[in-house]
Amino acid sequence: MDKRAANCIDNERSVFSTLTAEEKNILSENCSCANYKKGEIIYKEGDKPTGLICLSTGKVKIYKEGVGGREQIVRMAKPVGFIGYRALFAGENYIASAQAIEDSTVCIFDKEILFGLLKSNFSLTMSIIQSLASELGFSNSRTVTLTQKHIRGRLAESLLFLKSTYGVEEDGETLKVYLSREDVANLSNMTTSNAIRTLSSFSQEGVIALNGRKIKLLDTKMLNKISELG
Amino acid sequence: MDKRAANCIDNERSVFSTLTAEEKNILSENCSCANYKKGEIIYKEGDKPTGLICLSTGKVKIYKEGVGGREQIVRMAKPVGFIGYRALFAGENYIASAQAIEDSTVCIFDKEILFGLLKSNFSLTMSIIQSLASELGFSNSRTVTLTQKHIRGRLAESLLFLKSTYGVEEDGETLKVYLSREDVANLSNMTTSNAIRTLSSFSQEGVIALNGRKIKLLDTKMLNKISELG
DNA sequence: AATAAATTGTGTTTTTAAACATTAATTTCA
DNA sequence: TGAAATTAATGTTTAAAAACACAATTTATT
Repeated sequence: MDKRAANCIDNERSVFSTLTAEEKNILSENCSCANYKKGEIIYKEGDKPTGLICLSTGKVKIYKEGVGGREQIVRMAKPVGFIGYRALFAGENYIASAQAIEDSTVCIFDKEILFGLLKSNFSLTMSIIQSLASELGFSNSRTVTLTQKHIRGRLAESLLFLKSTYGVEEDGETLKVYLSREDVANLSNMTTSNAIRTLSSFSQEGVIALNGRKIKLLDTKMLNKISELG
Repeated sequence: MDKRAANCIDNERSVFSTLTAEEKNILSENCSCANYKKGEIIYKEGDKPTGLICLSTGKVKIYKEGVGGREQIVRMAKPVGFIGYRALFAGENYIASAQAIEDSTVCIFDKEILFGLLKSNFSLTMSIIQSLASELGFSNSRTVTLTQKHIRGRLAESLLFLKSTYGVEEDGETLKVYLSREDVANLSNMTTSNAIRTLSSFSQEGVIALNGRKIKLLDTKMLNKISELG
């Protein structure tokens, strides 16, 4: 079996990992895999979903284009996890775009095969429901913080979000994801200038340390405080 | 059968309407109904869901409290439709509160009975998935517009949203929902003063007409233009 | 009906963050 | 390697919306 597909199916983080060998076989025989270089687009707003995309390795940002082309990152995907599954299950075209922020591999599972599997596997279906429901909660919370918190609060929250999503290096401090200042800004609903400015304020205050795109979270308690204060 | 329950189950807008008579019976025998006066709270952020709440009659706003108690309306519910189902299916406590904005009646279906029904009814389960996925798309889009559009754009969008949700009176223009200026503001991510001010600008421009809490959308084309422009 | 309470309306001030402008530092790649 | 392109950094100006203050009106309550 393709290594990338095997990872999407068997990895402990995959909802497919508890399937029977037979079910896994059906999936692996009805999927196609692809590689994306850093910066490449996986799908664009308006495209029609062709199947269920699973991120096998790498990191992907999901973003929407808003007023005047300004982008807002609505989700950061990590392996193993689905991307673009919302549109597939809503029966809609994509309302956001997906771009690899580092070299990534994905597998696309056939839609009909998947739905057939769901029909006979209740717990798999419930785990889809659970994911959608959790993500909806996250999105609602995000709406409120992005609209109500001030710049410092929004940035602090984003940094903590990145930590909880991608984790940290062995030193326990360095974020395991390297974003451009522009991406940090697009995640936090601010201009690039303001992201740069506020990051360097945090750095001067000793809450974080900056080294190019490497960000160390030195004082997560303080970041939490800044985030909660708004 | 209780009139309120019957409506939740049989109404053509209900996902339960296509169930078998037997399934409908099981549901109706395992539900309890309640009435809420305008202004009463149905559940609060942090509460634990006890079952699936269905709005039988009336109108309900779902909102989150943000920085400094400032509230953001994340959804407006209409009959027949579920409220609080996100938390139930995510297996979480409520992350938002629900308040009747006019006299309302609801039915609460037993959680275990419901899950049992889902297990044996794939199309019902898929309609839940579809709802969650659609609402997630709506929420993501909302995040972008609330953060990126300017006040006029946000208000115009909210007015159009209210029209698409609750419709209009026989005159084809008057919104079929009466919100306080504060609620309009909390829906549109702005202060009450700004909601009042911007509504009266729209009124002066002839795009809408105001009569107390009654709002007539006189020029929806223009509202669309204002909304799209940001 | 009288009073209190809540909501609506409007002007003014202040704050925040966007927009703009420019320079410096990195990357990219021809 | 060196020029071009991209990204990062920082100061200044401008615009948007919040905060504040207060008056007017409407709604609820006794």
